[in-house]
Amino acid sequence: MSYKRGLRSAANAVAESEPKRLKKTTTVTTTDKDQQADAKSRSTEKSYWLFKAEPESRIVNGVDVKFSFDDLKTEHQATWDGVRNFEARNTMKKMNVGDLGFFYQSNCKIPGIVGILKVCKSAYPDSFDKKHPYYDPKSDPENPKWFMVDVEYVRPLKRLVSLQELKELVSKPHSPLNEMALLRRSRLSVTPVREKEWDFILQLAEEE
DNA sequence: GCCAACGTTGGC
DNA sequence: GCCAACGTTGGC
Repeated sequence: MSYKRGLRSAANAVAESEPKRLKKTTTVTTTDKDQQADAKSRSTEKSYWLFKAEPESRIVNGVDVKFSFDDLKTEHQATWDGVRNFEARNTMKKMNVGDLGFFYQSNCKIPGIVGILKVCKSAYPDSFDKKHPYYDPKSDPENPKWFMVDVEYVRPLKRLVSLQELKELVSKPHSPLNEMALLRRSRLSVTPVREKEWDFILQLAEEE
């Protein structure tokens, strides 16, 4: 079982969410409005995002939160759960199905961007499972505080673009990365990526 | 494993 | 609603 700051496997997600789904049809009316509002706040244009996960084992509340890009490749799909920061949550609510994201690996030997994923399900309430490593007793199923999205594997970058490299580029005048959220808001696990940042980093990774 | 940066909590 | 104390992130 692979929980992650950020996630657990899609297989687990399906198993756990089936009974919950039944409940949802009978109870949740208040969030319908919220969901409409969220959908409205999402852009109709394709957007880009950055998702952080930790590729090395780390135990949180008795659960290993390791999740690497290879894990995503193996599982093909995953729920990006466990985000417990309002700004990151709000970022996730803006995501549309089909949006692309960078997969960034943190807390490891060479932190950096390793691959590309795709949003395949827009924001829906995060797990209320008490055994979830980031279980929040203050989030009420009637009025969920935390949300997650589903993502699927797309492909690796041709090479890793390290945090160190990104930082060096940022320090150059007029760099397209000057305002990149990853660097300016470094503690957020999910951040938006501007189109010019996306293009620049892709080109960097793919050239020669 | 240290610790800077910064988000969150809670007392007042 | 301020802000000190506390907790977390994540690079190093």
